[in-house]
Amino acid sequence: MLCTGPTKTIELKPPGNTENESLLENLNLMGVDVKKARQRQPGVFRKAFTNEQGLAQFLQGKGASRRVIASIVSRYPRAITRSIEHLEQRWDLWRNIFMTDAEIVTILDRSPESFFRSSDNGNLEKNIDFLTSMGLNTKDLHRLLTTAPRTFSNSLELNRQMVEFLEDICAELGGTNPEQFVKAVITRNLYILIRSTKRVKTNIDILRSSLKLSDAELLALLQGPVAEILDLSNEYLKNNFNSLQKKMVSLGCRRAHIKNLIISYPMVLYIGPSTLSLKLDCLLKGGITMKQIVEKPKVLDYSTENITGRLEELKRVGYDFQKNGINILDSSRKRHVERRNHHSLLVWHGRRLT
DNA sequence: CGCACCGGGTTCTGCCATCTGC
DNA sequence: GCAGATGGCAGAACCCGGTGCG
Repeated sequence: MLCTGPTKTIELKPPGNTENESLLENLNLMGVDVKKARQRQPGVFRKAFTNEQGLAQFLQGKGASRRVIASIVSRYPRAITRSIEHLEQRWDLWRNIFMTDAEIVTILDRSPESFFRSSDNGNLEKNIDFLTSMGLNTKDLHRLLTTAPRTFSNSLELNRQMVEFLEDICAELGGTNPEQFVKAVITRNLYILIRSTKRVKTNIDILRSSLKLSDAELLALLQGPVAEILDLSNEYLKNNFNSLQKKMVSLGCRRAHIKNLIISYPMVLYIGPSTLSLKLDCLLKGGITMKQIVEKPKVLDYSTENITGRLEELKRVGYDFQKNGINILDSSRKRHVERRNHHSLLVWHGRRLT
């Protein structure tokens, strides 16, 4: 069976208060940043028995480099208290979702805590079952574990609370398919399950009140792109909303336009006040109107640097935004260059003919 | 072909606070 | 009182291209 209880307990014996000499030696040999590790989890260093060599061998067998192993132990020392059986079991559970060991090693290098923080493999297995039962398929789970690995170390109870909270929201807003709603929100925002219900709830309230949305409107929006901003910190969302509103009012926009912008392009609230201000100014200076931006907010997706460069190039070839619109700014580099070249060609022919 | 619409990829971890069980 | 387990927080965008329509 894959699932037995927590890790086999490892003997706790602090002989005086001295640290385990061979442990220190092993860690140094492994290239671990002992100072950092000790600062992080001092308890680990007072244990009589640890499994650093077993862990190292195990990870090496999975293709992890010496450097990666050292980095993992430096950042999450408790990893060395896990037994081989525990590690194998947990690895196998992750392998239900990942195709290769290499993928897992990448995640461990990125976030060792996600893999090692919990010793409860049973809980991990239950989480996988739970998420599957919600209608998330293998591909969804793969994206989820890759993007927000901590989700799988949450207690089943915590994940269940968030799911129930979202189902309740759906029902409150008059939705008829809570399961589908939750699935939509989670696949739209993979970080939801590692946020507190308090944070998500507050953000929903902020959006509802600041945009004066009806239940039906809110219900529809939450399943769309708005889901992407639900995990922002509450203060950040509020600040960004306020500064966006202030900026747009100062540019002569009406409230309705601000609402439209946010509804059609919620990610605008993800952009910090200074970046956003810079970006808008840059567009306006380039001869684009606020009205055009509100109608085609996706231009804001691109970096100020990128936009600046495009504006310069387009100015050089005499592109007229009032006549031709701003679609040309809202496209991938490849498409943009194609279209710009095409446009120059047309202009050139036009001149020759007149 | 030009365009609108849409969704996906990237990386979002590392620290502190609190509880729980021994 | 200790260490382990778990919850929660702050931080802060940009880019690409498939598909399908007219």
